[in-house]
Amino acid sequence: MFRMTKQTDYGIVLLTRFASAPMGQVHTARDLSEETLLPLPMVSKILKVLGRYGLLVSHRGVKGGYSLARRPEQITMIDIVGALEGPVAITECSLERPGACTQEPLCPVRTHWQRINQVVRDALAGLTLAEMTQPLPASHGTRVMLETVELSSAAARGNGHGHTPAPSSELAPAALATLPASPSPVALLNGGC
Amino acid sequence: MFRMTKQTDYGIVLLTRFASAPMGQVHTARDLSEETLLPLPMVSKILKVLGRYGLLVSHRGVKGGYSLARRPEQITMIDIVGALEGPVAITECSLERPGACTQEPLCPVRTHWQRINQVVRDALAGLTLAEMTQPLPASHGTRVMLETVELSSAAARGNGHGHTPAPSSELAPAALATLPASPSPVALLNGGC
DNA sequence: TAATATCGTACTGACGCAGTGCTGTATCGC
DNA sequence: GCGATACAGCACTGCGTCAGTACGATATTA
Ligand code: FES
Ligand code: FES
Repeated sequence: MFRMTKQTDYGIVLLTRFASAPMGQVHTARDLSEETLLPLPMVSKILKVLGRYGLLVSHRGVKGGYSLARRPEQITMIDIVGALEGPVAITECSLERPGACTQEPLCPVRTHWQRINQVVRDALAGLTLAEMTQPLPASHGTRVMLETVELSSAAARGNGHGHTPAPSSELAPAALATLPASPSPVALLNGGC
Repeated sequence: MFRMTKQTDYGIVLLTRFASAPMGQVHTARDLSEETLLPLPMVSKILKVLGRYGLLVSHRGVKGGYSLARRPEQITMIDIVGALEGPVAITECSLERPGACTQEPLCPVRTHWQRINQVVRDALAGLTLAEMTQPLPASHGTRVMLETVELSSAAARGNGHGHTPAPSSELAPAALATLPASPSPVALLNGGC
């Protein structure tokens, strides 16, 4: 559950490249593809979407490319995820489009889901692209703190969770910035954090 | 993003039926199917999984069925979601199976994802099945509070978000407990909260 | 023994995602 | 102006996962 798509994964990798470079620098899809070892069509496709949503600005023609529309400190994860995967919502009629569901006044669990949704959204909104480029955040700047209050069930849980042992294929992607010429075909974080 | 599967949705609906009934009551898959208007094979399948993961206990043979293994206050959303969808993790190598990814010491963004993951997990762990059955939680018992601290980006966001307008099909499911004989084929919360 | 109801697994169709390809258009350098 | 570059937009194709179905086996009760 809650697994993000590869597009989003790739998008974050690409945006971290932008954030690491000087502000305003123009990157072409081809260059980014070579740096990240991601297939060029996918890079182009993702940059297109990010441009459409205002996270990147496109420069057409020769010497064109993409550059960050805002400073990395002003781009949050919810912007990126929202652009590449649509509005962040666990269920259909939780936030967004209020009134789309006719059961809103009656529905007994809607408020609970909204709360969960809000927690997720706040967590994503509290993490900026600038922070993603720094390996160790420690605890400066944004802090996402969750207060889980006293609850008996929190301790009384011991199920084995012996789930499917995971295919273990496509593990070990190349490092992001340390091995630009790695033999591994892709350098990303999914199947990989 | 973050949309849960229908199995989980159905599972929550079914479990709320258990939670609403007296503790220890035995429900058959057939009865639950008729009450919730969900297809019997799916109900059977889901109950089976929930039984395997220790949330329900099964009673075989004539007069058999399923009953809650623990009190509703001791079953959290993360138990349900974890049983029906596997471990809650946004990405592959975030939590669970440490060491599976060889890039852990180098990966610059792993800690951030772990933080997001933890927020989601805590949010789900802080919501019990007993609370899901009560329409208005107000703020007693568990409280999931998120501190989003000062952050410039939180305000500087105004992209249109004019996403795909949603197919708007399969809206408006029947109410959960109020209309047991609704003409609508299913009574659930997905496509619905 | 017969009836009931779960258990386990395997199968099939549908949908969304990952990835590819092509045509069009705007900009720069000559 | 002309060609090269690089983005814009759309349409298409595999493939994996999910939703739903089916069937035989097993355990319990009457
Ligand atoms: S921990 Fe696996 S790639 Fe970051
Ligand atoms: S608000 Fe849509 S079913 Fe609950």
